[in-house]
Amino acid sequence: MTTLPDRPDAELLRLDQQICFSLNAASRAFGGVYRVLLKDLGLTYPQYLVMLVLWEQGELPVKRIGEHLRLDSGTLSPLLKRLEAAGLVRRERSPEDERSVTVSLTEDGAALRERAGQVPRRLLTATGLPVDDLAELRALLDRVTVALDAAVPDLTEG
Amino acid sequence: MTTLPDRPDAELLRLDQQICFSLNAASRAFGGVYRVLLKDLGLTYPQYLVMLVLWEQGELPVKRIGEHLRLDSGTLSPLLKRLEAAGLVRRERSPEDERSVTVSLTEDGAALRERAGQVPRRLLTATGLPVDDLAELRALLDRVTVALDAAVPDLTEG
DNA sequence: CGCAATTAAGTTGCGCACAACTCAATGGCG
DNA sequence: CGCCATTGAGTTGTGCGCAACTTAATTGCG
Repeated sequence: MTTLPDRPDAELLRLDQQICFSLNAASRAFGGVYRVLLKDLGLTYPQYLVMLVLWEQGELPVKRIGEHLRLDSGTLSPLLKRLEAAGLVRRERSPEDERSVTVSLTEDGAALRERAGQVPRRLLTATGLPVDDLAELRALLDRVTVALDAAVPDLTEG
Repeated sequence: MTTLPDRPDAELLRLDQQICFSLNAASRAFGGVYRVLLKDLGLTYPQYLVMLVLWEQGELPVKRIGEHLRLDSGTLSPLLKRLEAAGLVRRERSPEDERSVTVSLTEDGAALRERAGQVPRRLLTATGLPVDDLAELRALLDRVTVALDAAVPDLTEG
């Protein structure tokens, strides 16, 4: 067990602040850099994430996209509509299951992949961290995410 | 210099995905836990951050709150209005500088601090990480944030 | 002094995240 | 078979984040 050491509440409060402050700040700093990098692609950061999934997977029902990105239809439906309006994706009811909507890339959407090719390298450079540190950061974030997700049900009931 | 090693674009693209995916996921996972923990305080997570600043600093102009949290008036003005409507803060034009609005805690706002006392410990427990790892996570996040902020101007022009 | 530049707060508009809901299609069980 | 619970997508409403803008007060410089 990784129980919390005995520390005064004041210290915990300070640490808590630093963590939530830091995560918030980092998240928004990433957003700011992505906003600049994606500007001439005409994509927002969440739209870019959806495009990444589609570039890798080819075509997917909305449900699957949501599972990859932890987003529900309330977020994805309007976002996909905007991507469709921009001519980057198609949305079609699945013939096998009329409840499902399959999202696929248009020619323009697939072509955008080339223009987005520089984004990852520029982003990694902008972080200023060596690749090893980034890998460690990712590992810590993933561990926290798993633990937090597992904790929510307990907190909701208990 | 921490230059990027020579790696194929495909690998960079994958790493990039993992980092942005991970940060996004972690950020929203934190948000989910905070939402549960703050529910009976009647606060959202950003509102909680503002209250933390006020509990620590006593009273501040909107500008200073924004500097602590990296938020502008476009975000803070409506948020502070909601806190005022909830009876937690007061907003008053500063007599010395009529442009500035001083935000201070009401009695209810100050009293809420006690009820929020359990939040940090419960959150730290929910992360499932020992305090040392959290400190390291925070350090990595802060380094990334500084680097990303510094990179934005270059990206915007160059 | 007087006027232009700057500063603080607020407003507007857009997109995202999420809860709560509707609606239609599907699946399962008596 | 028929009915009801479940599932997938979409809609509505609220709040946050940010860019671009407005307004009013202040500063500073000729």
